[in-house]
Amino acid sequence: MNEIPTQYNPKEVEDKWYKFWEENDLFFAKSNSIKKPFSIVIPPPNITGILHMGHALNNTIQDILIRYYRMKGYEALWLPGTDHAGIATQNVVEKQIAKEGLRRQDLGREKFLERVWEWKEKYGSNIIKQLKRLGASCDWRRERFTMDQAYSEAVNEVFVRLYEKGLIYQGSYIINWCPRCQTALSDEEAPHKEIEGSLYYIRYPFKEHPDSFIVVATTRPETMLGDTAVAVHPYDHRYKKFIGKTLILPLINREIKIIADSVVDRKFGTGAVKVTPAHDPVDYQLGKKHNLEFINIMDVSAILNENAGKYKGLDRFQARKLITEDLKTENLLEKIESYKISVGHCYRCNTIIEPYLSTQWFVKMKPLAEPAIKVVKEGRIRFHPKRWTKVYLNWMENIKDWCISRQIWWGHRLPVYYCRDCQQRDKSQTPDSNSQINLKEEPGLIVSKEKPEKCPFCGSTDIYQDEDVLDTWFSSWLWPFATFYWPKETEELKYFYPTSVLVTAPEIIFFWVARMIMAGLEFMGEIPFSDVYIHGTVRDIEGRKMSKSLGNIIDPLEIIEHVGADALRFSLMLITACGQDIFLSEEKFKTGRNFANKIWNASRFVLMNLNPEEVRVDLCVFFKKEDLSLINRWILSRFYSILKKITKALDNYRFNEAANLLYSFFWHEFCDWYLEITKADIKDKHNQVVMYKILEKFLRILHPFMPFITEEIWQRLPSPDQSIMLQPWPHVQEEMIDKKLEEDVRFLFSVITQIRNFRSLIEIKPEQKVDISVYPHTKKRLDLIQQHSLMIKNLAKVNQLQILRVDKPPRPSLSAIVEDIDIYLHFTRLIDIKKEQLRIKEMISELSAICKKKEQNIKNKEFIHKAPKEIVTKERNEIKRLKGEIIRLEKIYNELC
RNA sequence: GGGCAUUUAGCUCAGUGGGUUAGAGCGCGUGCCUCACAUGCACGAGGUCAGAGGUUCGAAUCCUCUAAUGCCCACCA
Repeated sequence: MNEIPTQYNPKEVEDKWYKFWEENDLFFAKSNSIKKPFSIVIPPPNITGILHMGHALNNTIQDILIRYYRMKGYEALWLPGTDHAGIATQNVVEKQIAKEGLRRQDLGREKFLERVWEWKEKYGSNIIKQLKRLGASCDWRRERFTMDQAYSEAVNEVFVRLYEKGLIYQGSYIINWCPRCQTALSDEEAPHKEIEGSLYYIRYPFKEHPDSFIVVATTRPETMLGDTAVAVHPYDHRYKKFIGKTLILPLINREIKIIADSVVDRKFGTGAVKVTPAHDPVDYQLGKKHNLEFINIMDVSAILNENAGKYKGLDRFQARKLITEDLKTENLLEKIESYKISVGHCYRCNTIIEPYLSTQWFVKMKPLAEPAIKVVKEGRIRFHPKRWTKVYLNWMENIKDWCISRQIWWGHRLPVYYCRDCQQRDKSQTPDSNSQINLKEEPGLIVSKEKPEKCPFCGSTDIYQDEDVLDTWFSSWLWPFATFYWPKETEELKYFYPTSVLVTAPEIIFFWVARMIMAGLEFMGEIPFSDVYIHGTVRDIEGRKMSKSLGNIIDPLEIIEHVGADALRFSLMLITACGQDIFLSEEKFKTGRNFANKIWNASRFVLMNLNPEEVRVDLCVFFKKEDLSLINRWILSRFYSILKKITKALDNYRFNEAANLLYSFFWHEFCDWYLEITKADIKDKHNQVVMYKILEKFLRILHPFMPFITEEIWQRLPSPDQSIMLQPWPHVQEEMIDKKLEEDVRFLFSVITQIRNFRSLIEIKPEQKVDISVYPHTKKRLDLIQQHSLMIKNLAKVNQLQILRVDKPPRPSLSAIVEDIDIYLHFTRLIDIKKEQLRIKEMISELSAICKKKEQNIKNKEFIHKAPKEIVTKERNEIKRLKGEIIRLEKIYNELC
């Protein structure tokens, strides 16, 4: 065994075992098993993704659950896959072809999509490779992609079903428009962020009295070009008399009316609001209600169009500037106030969203939400931690319709077709209205899974498909069942659906979790999973999200490179308190690395001191048959106590608790106490068996957390039984748990600690013999010491102490000395107390003097020299430390008196 | 504006139905390369558990209020 290196080297180990597991097909889950199923579907990472800490955390948790349940005897399936990530992927490929000086329009749709597929083939599985390095035990045979043929069929099926049920409709509304990506976005894809803006107060003159005016306030002055009214509150006494009057829209000189509506807040701005129905969602509602004209002033890039008069061709922000100036020169700008506004940003490119009127497809959400609310309220789906339930319910109860069409190319094309002949006919019947926007549904519209041969309305064969694609999430929300080939009723669908638990991040509760619940209930008639574990967000040490632009990314692959996947996984689990955000720094991975090394060396020690023939026994039989020493019974009891706790912790998704238990048990109980004590009598058969059995069982319960190192050591055991992955999770042996014994031993340890304390209090020369005192308060405990005097003696020996005799607590006489014991309790210490007192006193006064001096120094530095905070704090800590030292010495002094 | 969370050692955080002396890791100090491990061992210093009030024999823990910080949601132009 000496050839085993003293330092654990994950690099030599991890790839080897991952290959071994894959080659032996150990991740595969059968769909015709007699075992109980346990299934998790992976939150499919984007094909453009690279593994970041969030993935590492998310997938470590899933892997722990899967490995744990696999060992517990379930048919555990972890179904992997990737998401086509519409906008993200398109953006990446657009950037790539931009290097060749091309835009996607230059290539055309078909050629461009070819390029995307090429890109996907080449880079799309990077993230999968990275997951493997993490140790993810996914069933790779079942890997899915959201644009697989079968998956796309499911998407079409769903679209058609919802359309036929009247839950999908087409309509013109104000949607979030990203002028850079040139597509519509759902509300969830356009998060609001606060930015520094201004509130512009603009004068709108009356038609009748051009010298007087109404002042309106706006944050987007350029939208005034599309104004078709000014609204005031019906009971606002300032404006009541003007309702119905006509104003002249400055710069454009169009006549607009003053209307009254109670949505207007009298207290905000001037109490009068300009109404731009085509460029603001609230104004849109007003426009509909009051029958106003909808004037669109921008094109798809947010460049002003011909409706903007002389501002045509300007970008929206240039226009804002110029309009402000023009208003100033005409003396129509009353004032500009700086003002914080909350505006939507594209979640992919961070461009400011333009509320834009266009025809899009929507899903009616209310009918889908109702059953999804019910199952959570009834507790059929549980969130962990619980608090997310409220967040979920709150969102669901206020749900809005979902805009699902996107004006990009990469994605599932809408299964919507149009008949050109029908459209021609329609056009000739209704001449173009004045309005720029066609608010009516398209004529000759056909929704069908396959392209129809001919138009069902007129029989024409001149049919073309809608250009738009579906929102990426419109495919993701089917993930828990479309991955099992729904709508086909496959064996795996029946066996693995509903899945067991979903592990995900809080930011996609709305995007994904909520929608999966709705889809599951609507299409399967059954919840998609019973438990949702929401873990925290990984942040940097200052609490910021990790992002490329901030440059604060800690790359998990780099960490794996340095300390290994096991260390990464374990460190993450140690600091992940249930659902709390994680504040990460590279330092934290040291803990995992050191722990791995500790396991490595402890195992080395055990294996070096083993007689392989002797340890091949059944632990339970051995336990019953043999008369085991206290310390052996103690470690067995401790192991099973800990096992009980860990099992409970894992069942309740308390990963940090489980990790903590594993860590402190192994390090501070098994290594620090058990092995140290056992060392003295390592040749003993009982010790060898127990030591080996504990290690062997510990490896199993550690395996879900640290799969590689546990497999490596497992394979070095005297008789490795295949892979550790195939070992059952140990049963709790209640008969070996003895709480009273645990308490007794804890007391014995405290005695030993006292011996050590004593030694550090007073310096003892190596050869010097001393009597020391321990204070067992009860007869029982004295007995305990006496019974285990040998063990204490051995431990004392490790601490270079020799113990002579022990006695009962102090009594007037020594008449009660118990014979037959070899520890003697005595109150004399072999030192000159007076001398010692003097020495300590001197030290105390010396330290006090230093303290005073330092305190004065700090004051000077702080107030006179204005030293930086860090230096002052450092000095303060130093003083604190010194004061602590003084207190310590004083204690010793008092003890000597 | 609504909701949620956080506040415990110098730092980062645990603390499981209220119950002996409030824990860990890192950092700090002292002594050790003791034949598993210096990625280690032993020992030590360091806490009015944010503040106030309440319930209780007993509160870091339960209740109320206050303060600070962070996150999410919301159409206030």
